[in-house]
Amino acid sequence: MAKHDGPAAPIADKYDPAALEARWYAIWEAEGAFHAEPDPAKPPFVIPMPPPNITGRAHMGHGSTYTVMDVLTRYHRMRGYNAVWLPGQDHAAIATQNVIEKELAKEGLTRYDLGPEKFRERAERWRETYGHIIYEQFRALGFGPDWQRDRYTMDAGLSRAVSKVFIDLYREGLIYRGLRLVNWCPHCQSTLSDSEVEREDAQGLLYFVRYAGEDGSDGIVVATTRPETIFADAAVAVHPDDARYARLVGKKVMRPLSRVPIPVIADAAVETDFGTGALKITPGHDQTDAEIGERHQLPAVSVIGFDAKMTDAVEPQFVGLDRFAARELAVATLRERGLLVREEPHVIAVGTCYRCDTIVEPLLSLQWFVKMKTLAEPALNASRSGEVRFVPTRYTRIYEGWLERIRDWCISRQIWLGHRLPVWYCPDDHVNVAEAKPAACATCGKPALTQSDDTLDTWFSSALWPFSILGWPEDTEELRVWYPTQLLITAREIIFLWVARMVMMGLHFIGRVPFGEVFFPPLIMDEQGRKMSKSLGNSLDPMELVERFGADATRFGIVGQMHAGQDVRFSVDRCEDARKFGNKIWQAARFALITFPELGEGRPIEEASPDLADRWILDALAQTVARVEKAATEYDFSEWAQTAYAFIKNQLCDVYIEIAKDRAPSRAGVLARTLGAAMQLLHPIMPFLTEELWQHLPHEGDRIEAAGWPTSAGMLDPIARDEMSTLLAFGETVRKLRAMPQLPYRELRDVTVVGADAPLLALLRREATIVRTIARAEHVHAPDGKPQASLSMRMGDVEVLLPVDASFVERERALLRKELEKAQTEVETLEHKLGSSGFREKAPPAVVEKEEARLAQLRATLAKGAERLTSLGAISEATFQSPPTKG
RNA sequence: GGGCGAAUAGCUCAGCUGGUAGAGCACCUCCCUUACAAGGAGGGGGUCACAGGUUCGAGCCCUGUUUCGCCCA
Repeated sequence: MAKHDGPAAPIADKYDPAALEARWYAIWEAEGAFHAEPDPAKPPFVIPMPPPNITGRAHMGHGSTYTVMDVLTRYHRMRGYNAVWLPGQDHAAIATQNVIEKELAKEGLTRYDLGPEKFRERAERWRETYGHIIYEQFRALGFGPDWQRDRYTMDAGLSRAVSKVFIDLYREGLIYRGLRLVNWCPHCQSTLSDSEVEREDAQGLLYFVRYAGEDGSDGIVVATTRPETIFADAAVAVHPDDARYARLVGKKVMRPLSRVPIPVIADAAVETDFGTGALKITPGHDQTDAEIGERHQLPAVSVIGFDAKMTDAVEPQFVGLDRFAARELAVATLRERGLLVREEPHVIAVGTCYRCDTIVEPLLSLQWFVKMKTLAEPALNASRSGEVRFVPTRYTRIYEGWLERIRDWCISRQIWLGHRLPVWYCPDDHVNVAEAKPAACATCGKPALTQSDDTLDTWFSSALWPFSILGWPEDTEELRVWYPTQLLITAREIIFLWVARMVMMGLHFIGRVPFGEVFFPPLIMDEQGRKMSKSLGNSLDPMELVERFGADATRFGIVGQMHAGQDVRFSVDRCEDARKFGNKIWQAARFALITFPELGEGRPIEEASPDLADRWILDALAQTVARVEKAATEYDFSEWAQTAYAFIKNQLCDVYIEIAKDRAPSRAGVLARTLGAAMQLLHPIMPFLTEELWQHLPHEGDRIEAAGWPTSAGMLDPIARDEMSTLLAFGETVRKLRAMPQLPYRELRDVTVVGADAPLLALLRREATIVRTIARAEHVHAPDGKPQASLSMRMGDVEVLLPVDASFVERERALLRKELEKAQTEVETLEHKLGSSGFREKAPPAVVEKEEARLAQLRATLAKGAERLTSLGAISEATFQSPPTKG
């Protein structure tokens, strides 16, 4: 008994995606089609959804990555897995904070006017109003995650997971607080982890600055891109083997701008061929310098503040200047004092905030860090042992390489939105780590503790995603049955930011990897092969595609371009083609329903004993099913789409349905089955259209997914395949003959064959109905002689002739000559090949034999062709009384 | 600077362990044939980036070069 009203009846004469897509999505959701419960009796197929930001809008990255998740979830469900796609959203601290701040700015307010509490309330209200827009877009795209299991990184359960992980790691000594050089975003007013800093090349200048000797000598010329940090210079460094500066090492030079003597040191990290080979060392403002500084016990000084302005540790005229203004003033001052030797253009690798694009400033700050080495080791082993696999496999090395060179992770942020650190400071700044506020400081016993204002890096909660959404730290049925999940699909650009961290946390807290396989789908680029980005303005809006072509066509268009392991230059035309293809399928189903009314009665119908065409299409279907299954395992979605497309268009529509037009009304069983199977093969990619048509056609069950996956068992039929391929070749030959311009092809219903053997003649006679359809030939003659005026073409050993008016023969002579020239060239190539002694001696005998056979065949073709040319010449002469061309 | 990927028809791309270069779209010709003109039938089009090498034989294997893209420093 159907739970829903089913499709609109009768079938509309045009394919109209908009209406049917909205209708089916509502039905699926209402009926819980996407919902699953843990079921130890069925093999699970679980995909955790990479949580979109609450501020997010669907882009082509979702269009590709999430479509692939949906396709694979639906596919596995059809194949009998307990398949579930687990959705959720990320609070995206920085992004959300930026959105709210922009909103406030319109009201003339800043976040400081509200304070943290009210700001968070406001963000929560914003989320309630706008946070689910992207989910609505997902629905329009046909995505079917288990909405009943929707989670949010800031909900109570996930927040508990976050603080438990923090507290546990702290107690294990894997989280610590320390004064370190961190990446600081002056706009976001917060730290960033290394992964959140994007490197961009920018055109800048390299300044050559003289550091005079303390003794008044010439000293040394240093090359720098950041003269404004001269105030924080602790030394000048040269390479130990650099003969040019050997005599200066150990001496002192005068720091320009604020004249203070600083030492010249030798360190192997200095590159001798950069600039002058002498570097200024500024441990307070550069990571590499900090490392050198540590080796030489140099002081780290900050001269730039958290607001990116110069602090009061500099000369008075610089105090309070923005860092870039300070650079200009520094250069001008140096020039004035004759200390600027020269400047030259230089490409600088600038670090920018991945969120707001502001240039990041390395600053000394007291922050919280995760000690990564201990966590990275098991994550490395998991990859090496194959417990977690990457597709394409080349990303395994990228993942492992990062873990091998891992650095500690700065997790404290000065963003107001997010999980606050479960850290309580006493008035003496002693640290207390606990879920709830302790009554007194554990160190000094003082009361009146205050919670840290810092929040955790958003990726901290994301790292727990695969198990926190399953209920951890509770011991839930979901966690027991669905962890580890089967597959993670995400963008490869967050392999470090997210994937590696999930593996570490999963192994540490659950003892198992969070997913067995990670698939990085191809990247969608624009038509010129550039990454889609806001700044380039070359992004495509998938919702616009849905509006224009429907969700099914959009999905097919996207997926059809996703070759395994190869990035996509996205072409919108492919979505348009997909819509045409959708119409083609629609019309094919409509034909079946109109021609065979029995099919429209909604129940399975009996199949008559199969004829040749039936056996052939079932054989083709079986091969198609196998190919699609292979493509699915290899994540070759383009192959999947193409295979289904070719089967439906070239075999089902162009041949089988054409033959079916001459069928008795009672012989529609195989047609119904084949159409149904075609819908099933395409359903994961084009869910709406295929559901609608499947409902119209004879079927069992409520929904196409419930019917499972098409079988190919016992359908392979090589005999039918061979016989049909002969008939199709015959049909093609006849069509080619008739395609000659201006031929009155409708009248040419008689075809003659010469040289056909008995089995071929028998086949042509036995399958006269098929021959009539595909060759449009009423009669096939096999006379002893040849008709005079006729066009002819070879089909293997057989010559197929079409008697025509003699005026068409001359044109064929030209075609024939061209064909013979081609054959002649190939004969020469082969003769040369077979004539060379090396080939006969070294090539495998089978290959030699094959080439010999080919040569013999070509020679026969040439001989027969020449003969034919002569006979055509004779006709031509007889008909036109013009001199024959000797062939 | 290091690593990875790509270069094949006008465009987007397939091409498995080496054995006669393929598809879709675009283009040209013919056809409004009652499932579909959002369609059908037929056709033209390639020095497989370049230079060497291995091999009887290279789009495929090896070396180098060029161009483009991505990641890391």
